[in-house]
Amino acid sequence: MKDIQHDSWARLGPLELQEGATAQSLVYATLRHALISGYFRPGEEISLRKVASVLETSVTPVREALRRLEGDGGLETFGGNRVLRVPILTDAELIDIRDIRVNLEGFAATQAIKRIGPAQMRVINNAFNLMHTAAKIGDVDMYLENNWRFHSLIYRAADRPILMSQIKGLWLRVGPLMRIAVAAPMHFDQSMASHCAALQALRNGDPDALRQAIIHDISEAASDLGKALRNGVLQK
Amino acid sequence: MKDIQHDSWARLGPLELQEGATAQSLVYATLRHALISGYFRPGEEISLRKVASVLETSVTPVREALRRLEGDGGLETFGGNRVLRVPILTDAELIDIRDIRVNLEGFAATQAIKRIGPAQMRVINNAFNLMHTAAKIGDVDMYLENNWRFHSLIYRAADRPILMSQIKGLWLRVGPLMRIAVAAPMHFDQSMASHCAALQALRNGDPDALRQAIIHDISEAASDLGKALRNGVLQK
DNA sequence: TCATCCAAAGTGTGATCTCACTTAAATTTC
DNA sequence: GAAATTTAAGTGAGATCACACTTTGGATGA
Repeated sequence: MKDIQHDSWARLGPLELQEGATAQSLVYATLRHALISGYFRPGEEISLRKVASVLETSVTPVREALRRLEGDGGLETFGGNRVLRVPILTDAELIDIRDIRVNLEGFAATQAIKRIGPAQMRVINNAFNLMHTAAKIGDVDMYLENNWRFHSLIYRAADRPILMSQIKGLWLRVGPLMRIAVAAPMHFDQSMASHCAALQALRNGDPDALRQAIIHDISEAASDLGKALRNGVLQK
Repeated sequence: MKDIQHDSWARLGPLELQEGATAQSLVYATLRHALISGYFRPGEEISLRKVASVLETSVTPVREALRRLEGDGGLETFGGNRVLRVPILTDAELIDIRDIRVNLEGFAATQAIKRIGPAQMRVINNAFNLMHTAAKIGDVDMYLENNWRFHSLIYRAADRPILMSQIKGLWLRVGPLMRIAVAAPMHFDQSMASHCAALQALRNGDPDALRQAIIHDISEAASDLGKALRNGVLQK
């Protein structure tokens, strides 16, 4: 039986062709954003023709985009039919990702803090404030969006494109799970405490404090997620 | 004018179809191995139809494999014609990759050392010995192959698939440059000194010493590479 | 001799079609 | 009514074709 309640495709529309961009790259960007933002749930199957139909393009660019996402770990093939689906991560993989994030995002944070000027500080502050109000009113979508903005704005300041792409790849993997982690009791408070500490460290220009705050945030989220998954949230 | 001296495709042959493996995945694996092993030189152009012709398959699976490699950073599109070529890394990118490697491979090493048993120790020792004799007789191919074996065998022991894939992705980027780094004066001696220290640390079960040895190896190689590139090795 | 133009070859891109295979539903059979 | 079988629909994989575009080589001109 199909899940009528939750239509993952509702927020996706026809592809807007742009000068100089291939259809494949647009499909990739669209689906990648959808995955990071948690539009799709772990285990959900993604079919070539379905995507091609929703995005109003042929199957060729879709296949290339899906293949690329598979390579990134954002999708996985499943069963003898090689159907693509959003990965269902094991405990070991969650720990794996958490530790890589601790290393890379911690490093990115220390590199970034030297280069953050008042202009960047303003947009980071803005993301923080939006995240704060989102937590207050309980708007999960708004919270997740600005959570990613807050983190990525910091890392972007490190001006290391390859490091940035690696970090993005990790968020692609955890994106579909973020919605679950956020639902944990007290998650908003814990997470915002970490973000607050990070902001303070940024103001003080203290690289190690920033790194610790980021690491704490990642670890807390992973912990909440692990608990939720062990409680069988995904089975429902 | 074509470069007659160096035929990158000589070591590549028709695809050997395997049960359960798609043509696309075989093309990907083949080209990825070729890149890591340094068959192609930085800046070399890779054409869809050329690959399809050499591997004796159609253009469809080749395109998907190349697209995946592009996503991995192993290839890049260049010019208005979107021609694919082996990336020419900038100084900043080299530093970026070096620092990510220091973080990830250092971490992988510390995680691995707890789990390395006598069986793994034997194959690692074997790789070390082969690398040693390769350095003695100056066989670059043999050296590079066993250098990768030595490192990857250690990291594999950490039993973290995602971390492993990230590290592989970094080696994919530096693969085409390894041949240049190895050509630096005294590189073999310096590198083998690091590997020797790593082996000793493995025997002693000393995680921090292992980590330091790995980091030293990576840093030395990056340094040699930087010098060589600044001397304009690639212009020739 | 040099610059300009033009045609031919080569490039990736995207759409379409066939195929082998799997999954799910409907039908038949007992 | 339940189980086994058959049928239909859906899946990804791969080949091929047409297209727009860039690059290149040669011919033509001054």
